[in-house]
Amino acid sequence: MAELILYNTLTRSKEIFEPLHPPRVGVYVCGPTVYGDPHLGHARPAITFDVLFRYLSYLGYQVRYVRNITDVGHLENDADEGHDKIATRARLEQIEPMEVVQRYSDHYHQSMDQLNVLKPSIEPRASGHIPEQIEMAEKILKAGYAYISNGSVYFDVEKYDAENHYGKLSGRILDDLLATTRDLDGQQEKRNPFDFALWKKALPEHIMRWNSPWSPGFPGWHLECSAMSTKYLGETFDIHGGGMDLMFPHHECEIAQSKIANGKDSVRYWMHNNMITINGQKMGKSLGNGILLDQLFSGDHPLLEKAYNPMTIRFFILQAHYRSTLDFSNEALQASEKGLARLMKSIVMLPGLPTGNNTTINIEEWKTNCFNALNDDLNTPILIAHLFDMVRMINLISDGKESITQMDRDALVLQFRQFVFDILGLLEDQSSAGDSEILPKVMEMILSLRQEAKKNKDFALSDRIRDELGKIGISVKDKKDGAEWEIG
RNA sequence: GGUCACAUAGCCAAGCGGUUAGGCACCGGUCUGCAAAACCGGCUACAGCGGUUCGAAUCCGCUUGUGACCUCCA
Repeated sequence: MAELILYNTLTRSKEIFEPLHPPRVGVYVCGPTVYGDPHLGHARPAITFDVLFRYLSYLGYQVRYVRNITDVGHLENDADEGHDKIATRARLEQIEPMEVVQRYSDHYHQSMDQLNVLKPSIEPRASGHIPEQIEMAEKILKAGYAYISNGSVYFDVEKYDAENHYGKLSGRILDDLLATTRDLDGQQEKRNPFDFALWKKALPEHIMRWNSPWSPGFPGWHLECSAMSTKYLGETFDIHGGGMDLMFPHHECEIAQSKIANGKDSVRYWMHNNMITINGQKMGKSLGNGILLDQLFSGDHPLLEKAYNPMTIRFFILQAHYRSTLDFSNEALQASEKGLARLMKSIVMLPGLPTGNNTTINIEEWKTNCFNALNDDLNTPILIAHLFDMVRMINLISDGKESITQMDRDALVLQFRQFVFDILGLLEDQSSAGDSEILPKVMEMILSLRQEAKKNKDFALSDRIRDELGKIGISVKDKKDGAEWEIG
């Protein structure tokens, strides 16, 4: 099998993936800040890296997948009078900050379950790793790349940039950053506006606070990921993922901190998923055009024509490459919904396919095509295109226009299911799974009555049976001999 | 303003120098009492202008348009 190739943001090129310590692979992905309900944007990285996690595991790697929960309220802006999101929300709802954290973490988990996103191996919280973060800040201070100012600790970007390239991930030059930095309000504490906090002294009204050698306060914006990835994956690890919007400054800061604290580069492959857009514009909390996952699932949103099944959302996301923007629309979602239904139907049909003495379709080539797509930087849309090629073949076999041996069919069943369920992480449509044993028998009886009516040319009756069944959600499709039915 | 992306048929979306991407929609046909499903066929596009090449959606340049990042964001 061909090797797995991943696009590394750091080198801006596709590289063959080689783990540092095979068969083990370490993956760190930036998770959500839990101060609000999960929205469509959260689904993209979760699903993208879920597929990576699944595929690496499928390939036989022992993957340790770490996805954090940010539960320390980061300030809204760089100025001292910025607002802590979690504390703000807590004040609004008149509850403890940790209640906010708990509520939205639970909600996030629930939505991820619905999308069939596997749980990460470790899901560390920033608030649970304050000592590690303090320790890391101390290391950086000791190394001389940070300074204390009014109880806060800042990273000295200028000094770092003298020997390293601050901005190498996002392709930025420090001088340019200086030129484009905006208002310097409340930044008197810093030597340079682009310096970032490792530790922030808490203002009196700031509820979330911890003791530190410098002041009662809280860790800086970016430190948690460096501290937790180092703790669980080591000083150097394989893959770090996240949304493209985190590239700068978040990941840039991580690179700098880890380099100084650990004395070496921490991440080997940086992967970034692109954004979901709505009418061509980024879907973002601050833009107020976000759609919550719950709203998608219930259809309760002015922009939604109907409710969409979580698997439709998952399939929709997988039909675009993770590095491309994906434009949301009802039309696109409904196209995915129908396509997914066709794919699922064919999976149900596959095991019962009539078999013959020879196989007239090229299964090996198909399989190779599928793996090539996955190996080419997780090109799920291409994989799905190949899956649909096989759907056509399955239908042709069903129609007797192609044939397959029993051995090939049984192998195909396994392979097809692996692609769809194990790797892409789709779930069988729950609604079509019959939960009653009586229903099929009843249906058999009704349909035989209808068959009789048809035989007697009593089409008024046969149509009435079909129409009435249709009204209660059962569709009937006539075949050459008899008829089949399905719910939905 | 700086940096960087992207512009593909009605819609979504692959494509990484030379063969039909794929899904949805639409239009014919087969099948059927009718329908649905399924199958076969049709629609076959690459923002514009130049350049490189035997050959470009694919490489280079310019133009136009859109977006992202430069502040928290997935």
